[in-house]
Amino acid sequence: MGIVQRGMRSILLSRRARFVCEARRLVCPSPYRLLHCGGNHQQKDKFLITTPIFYVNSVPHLGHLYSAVLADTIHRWQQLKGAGGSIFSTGTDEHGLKIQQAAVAHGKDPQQFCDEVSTHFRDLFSMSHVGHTDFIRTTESRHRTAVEHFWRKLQSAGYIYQGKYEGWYSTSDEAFVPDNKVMDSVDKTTGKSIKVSIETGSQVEWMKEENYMFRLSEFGPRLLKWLDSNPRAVYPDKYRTLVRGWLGEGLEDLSVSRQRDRLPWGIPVPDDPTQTIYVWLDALVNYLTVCGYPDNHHAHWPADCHVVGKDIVRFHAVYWPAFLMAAGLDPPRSVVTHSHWLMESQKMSKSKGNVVDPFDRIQRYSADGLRYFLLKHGVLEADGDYSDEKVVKVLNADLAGNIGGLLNRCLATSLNPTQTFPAFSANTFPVHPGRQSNSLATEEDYKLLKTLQELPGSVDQHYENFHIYKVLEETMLCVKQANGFVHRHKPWKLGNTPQDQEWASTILHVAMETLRVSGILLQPVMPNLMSGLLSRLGVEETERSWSDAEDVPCVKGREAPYVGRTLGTNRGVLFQRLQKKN
RNA sequence: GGCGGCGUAGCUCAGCUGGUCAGAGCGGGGAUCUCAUAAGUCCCAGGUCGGAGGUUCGAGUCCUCCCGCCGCCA
Repeated sequence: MGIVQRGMRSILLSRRARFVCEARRLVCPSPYRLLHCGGNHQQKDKFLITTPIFYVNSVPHLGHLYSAVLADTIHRWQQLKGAGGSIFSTGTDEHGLKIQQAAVAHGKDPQQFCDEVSTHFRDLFSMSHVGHTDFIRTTESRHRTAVEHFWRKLQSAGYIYQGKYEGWYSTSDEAFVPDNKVMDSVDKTTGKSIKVSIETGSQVEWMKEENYMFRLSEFGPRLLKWLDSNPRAVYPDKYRTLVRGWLGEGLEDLSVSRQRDRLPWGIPVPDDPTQTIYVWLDALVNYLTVCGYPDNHHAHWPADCHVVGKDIVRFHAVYWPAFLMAAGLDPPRSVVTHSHWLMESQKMSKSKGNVVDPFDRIQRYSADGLRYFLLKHGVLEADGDYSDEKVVKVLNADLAGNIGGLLNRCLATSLNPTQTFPAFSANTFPVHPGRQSNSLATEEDYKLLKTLQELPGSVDQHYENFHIYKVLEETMLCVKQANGFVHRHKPWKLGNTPQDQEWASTILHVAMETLRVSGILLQPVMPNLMSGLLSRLGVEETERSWSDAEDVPCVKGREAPYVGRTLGTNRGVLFQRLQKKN
């Protein structure tokens, strides 16, 4: 099942937009048009989404988790819609001087050190229900093979040349620093005058060496074309504008290697053991490695979506597409950039002691709870503001109260003595409002059904736009309307006449349909919680796809196949109300 | 200093292409209910739409200047 099959709902396809690729007459999603349709390779037909690979010099933090959760949510959404064979990759970037130094400081071999810290990332993602299909580490041999091949590709195409660099270099940042970003300072230990990077404060020293350069300066026009021909190339617009500004200022060639005697922990330049490949080039190629580069990547490449934090957008939206173009490959279809998380309006920092520990918060609020908060309060464009008070409030209102309350209401034996999925009566609630003697439904009730019917379409659009907070707001509002519907008709007050029983059953049916549809649509955000909810409703595993959410039988005058089915046996609250802490 | 983005209720946002000078969710206050997780339902308060000018019959929405925040470049 892939993108291009006729009749299939294609990946990332909005309802209204279809675009036919002229070269091959393929149906492609409108936001992600193929830039280069020619060639004799297999065409891409499988979805690829990635997070960055995370540096293992430190334990994972909330920002890492947010990247992973965002990517996971979009990946799950795609899977709900039928994207088979997709790749969602994440992993760890394990090369570089800082890694080597951190290992030495811990009295460990670098490889051993990386093994341990990488496990922390794995653990966090596992605990957070991040369903990556691949966890790559840059120390893997498949990655080295990919990087070496990629390097040779760039070299043989003439985009790498040997150059001499003379200027300031920061060892701790592993970066060359331009003159204008250097300032005078004093070494506090020795009192001697030194120079430091204005940006990071690290000491820099004058350095002259030979290394390899990449002809980045030649790619400005092509990068601009990529950016301007695809509104999603860099998304949202705030970052696209930022990148266009960089391109407008001109690009300088990029140093892509370091002398090996200074940076031994990395991949050697092929055929030149005196140089090590620059860690960012090394790291970025991971996105190809996970696809099977250099020989088996065609089904997944180009990437549909790289999810990245705003601090690394330059690497992903300037260097990476340029590298790819130089290697004769398509750039990514979309680089989705998100902002950071503050702690009560302040930047998180170890020195302030206000860093949020995601492991701790998962313990407190559950993984799905933390995911819900991050996705409800996070917006791509703006820094999120974390606060435990906010977490507790939103989880109590939405999960414990709204959706959890409706679920328990519907499943309680007092309203649902048979503990089965109740029937819908078209007598009491006709498909169309109008004169019908037995109809008990009001105009407000028809509005609810209409909202429920339209929910999958609008939510689909919101997912596509990464407006997860709108997904949540709109879905929770629909659930609230269902609570109001139940309250309005008070089935607990109805009598024992056949008509009353029919109507009571219908009321419960609609409420539970709202839960079923909402539960399906919210699986990407809260996989475990919604799985539990759907199981309690008696929804089979095979009935939880996007098309099942789109299909509300009672609206169409059909009986639902699950009517009469025994409900799940799990009892208790869906989401335990949280107490305010501290 | 130059360029770019932003500034709408306590919080998060909608209000895009000028037209009932303003909405939603959450939070807050009040009332009510007790089928259900002390859940639900109803009502209310909260806004100089950063400030000052301008264009227009009419501006949150367009223009100018200023203030503040963020980012990039120098």
